[in-house]
Amino acid sequence: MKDIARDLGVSVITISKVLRNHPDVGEETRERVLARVKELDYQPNLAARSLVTGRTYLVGLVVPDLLHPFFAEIAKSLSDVLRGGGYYLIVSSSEEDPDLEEQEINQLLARRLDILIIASCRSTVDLFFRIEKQNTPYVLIDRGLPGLTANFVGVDDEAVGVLATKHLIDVGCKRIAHIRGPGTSPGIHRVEGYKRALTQAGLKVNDEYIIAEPKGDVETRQRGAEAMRELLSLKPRPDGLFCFNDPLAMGAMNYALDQGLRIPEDIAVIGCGNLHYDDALSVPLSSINQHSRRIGQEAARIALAILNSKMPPKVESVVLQPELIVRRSTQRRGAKRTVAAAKRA
Amino acid sequence: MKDIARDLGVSVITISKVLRNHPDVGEETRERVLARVKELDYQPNLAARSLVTGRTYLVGLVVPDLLHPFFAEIAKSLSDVLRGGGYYLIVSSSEEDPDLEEQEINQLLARRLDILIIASCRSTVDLFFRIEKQNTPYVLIDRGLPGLTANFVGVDDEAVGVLATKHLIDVGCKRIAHIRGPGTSPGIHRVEGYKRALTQAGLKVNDEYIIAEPKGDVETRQRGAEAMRELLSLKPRPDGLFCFNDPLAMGAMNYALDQGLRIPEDIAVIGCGNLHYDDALSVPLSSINQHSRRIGQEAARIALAILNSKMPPKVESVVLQPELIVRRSTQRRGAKRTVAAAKRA
DNA sequence: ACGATAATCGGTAAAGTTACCGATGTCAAG
DNA sequence: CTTGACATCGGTAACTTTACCGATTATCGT
Repeated sequence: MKDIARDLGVSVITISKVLRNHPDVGEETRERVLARVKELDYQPNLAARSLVTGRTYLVGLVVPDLLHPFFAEIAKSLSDVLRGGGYYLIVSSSEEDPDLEEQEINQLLARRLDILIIASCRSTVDLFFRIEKQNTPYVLIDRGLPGLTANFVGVDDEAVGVLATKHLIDVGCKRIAHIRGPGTSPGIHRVEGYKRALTQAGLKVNDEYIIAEPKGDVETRQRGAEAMRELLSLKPRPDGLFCFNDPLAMGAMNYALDQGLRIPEDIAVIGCGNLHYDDALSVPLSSINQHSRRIGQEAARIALAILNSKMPPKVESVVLQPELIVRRSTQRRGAKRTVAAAKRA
Repeated sequence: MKDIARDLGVSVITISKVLRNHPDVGEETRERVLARVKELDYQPNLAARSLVTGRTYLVGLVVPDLLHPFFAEIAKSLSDVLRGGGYYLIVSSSEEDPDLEEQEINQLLARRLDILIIASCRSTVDLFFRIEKQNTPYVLIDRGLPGLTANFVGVDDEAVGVLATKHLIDVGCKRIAHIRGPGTSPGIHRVEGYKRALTQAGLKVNDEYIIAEPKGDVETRQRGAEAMRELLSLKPRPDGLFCFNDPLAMGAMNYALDQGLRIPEDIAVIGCGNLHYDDALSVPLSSINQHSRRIGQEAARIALAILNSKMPPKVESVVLQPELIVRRSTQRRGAKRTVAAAKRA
């Protein structure tokens, strides 16, 4: 910058203003500066800028697992939108481990990122108070925490549970089981939705039919199979199964098929997540669309709004409505298919 | 830092040394400093450190698509290893578009990252010379470029082509087709391997049996189906198909199944990538393991070696050997299964 | 007791940028 | 001619940390 200033007979300050599109500079000088900048292929030093402005133009993303397509899709859409605002994304994986998540968040805080976006696997609220004390804004995605009023983007998980369970009831299932997720908000609320749907239909909630999966988004295939083994040993055997996510459902289905059961005739199965390979499975899997791309986009929108406003804007909560996607794994007795399903399957 | 120094009656410089584990400081003072640091929960300002050291402790990763499990797995393992060295990962997606890739790389260069790791979709070399001129080291993954001697980690793609094609020959296929990938090195070399295997077995290379897919890692399902449609219209119809990647193979298989063909009896199919859901497909898909995790780990290892040495070490090239994974989509006439396949399927 | 060596600490300057406010010049209205 | 408004530009200081080297003290062998 000093060199350019000397060459053009202006001050460094003016160069700085041009580089930041500051209005306080004449048209002619601006053009001269830009020309010289291009000539030298000059790029301002962001570290120095950060030092003086206190901003890094970096956004941190903490997810339980980048391999999970749900989070990969969020990361992708988030990154796309943020890039439009000049922000870049640092990703970090917590492996569904609360302690590791805390370490990661501490690291990201030490780096003084401008904002954090977190799909937390923690069940306590203290860490987030610490984040607030450091004046780092943050947005929760997918998973909320009770007792914490924070920016949030996610799907209505109770509606997920209701939608899936009600669908199983609609296709004629009488004994509906559930492989539940971990103790974070989606797991909890989907169980609640499941129970509510059963109760509303006059069916009894049978605790034996609810299998717990403490780590719902990790090592899911085997766990799904084990859960199905447990369920099939029950008497009477369930004739419908709602799984916390699609990989669990895949594991469960494979086990059932190996045992010679027919899906959906003997047991109908529905998952959640609507992964893009659901319709290529041996039995195409009915699922619930969680709108992962929308979640990323909305989170990015909120993040940019916070970053672009002087004062922290009011806390925002975006709750998306889930969508039922019917495929063969729940198609019994000529039950109707949704329009969306017809297109996909 | 100034505050801590005043409190303890030492200089800022000493604090700085303690914080960086510099040996040039007494045991007692070190402990006193660390105690006070912990008390105040003090975190050094990395922007200021960057300004003076010229390092950001950030690594840039540019991939064509984060949703692709192959790249997601690389991102994950890369990130894990780098974190051990105190580095964090900034990810960026090029959507298999060379121009977008150039923009992204420019942005990352402007941020003065310490090193870039790139799975490039470019076919020219000029951009990389520009990177070198900026003195930013980089490591290529998955895709090499002719005429460029750079650090590289990837799989032996010609061996991939040979392995897959030879396997199809072994199970009795006579007319073997190939849905090839884009014009980047994996696409090119896999075709070469495919041709070599055919020639070595005394089979003729039929150009009609080679379908080109310009964007091999994007929108792959439909393209796989379209390619299969083309292939099935040929006379004589191919009885074996080697696909550039697994999603293409899935699209192709689904189309064939819809047309009433049997896999592998009428046409055997093998893909590449060994995605973790390959064995849950309607016909479990034979594939080639590309060792994506290893690729990420090796790339991280090379990156750390470069970052930790004063002078740039010699250019390193790691070429992994692919591994055949046999599943039902190629199991005809009681062909033997590999040990690995037996475990997986 | 002396000098040599090692261990420990600090001073100065520098890294590249921007915030804040003051300075200058231009022009038109009164 | 003065005044004020507006547009344009620059000076000073600050942001926080580290590299480099010089200074001080402690330790030890002779």
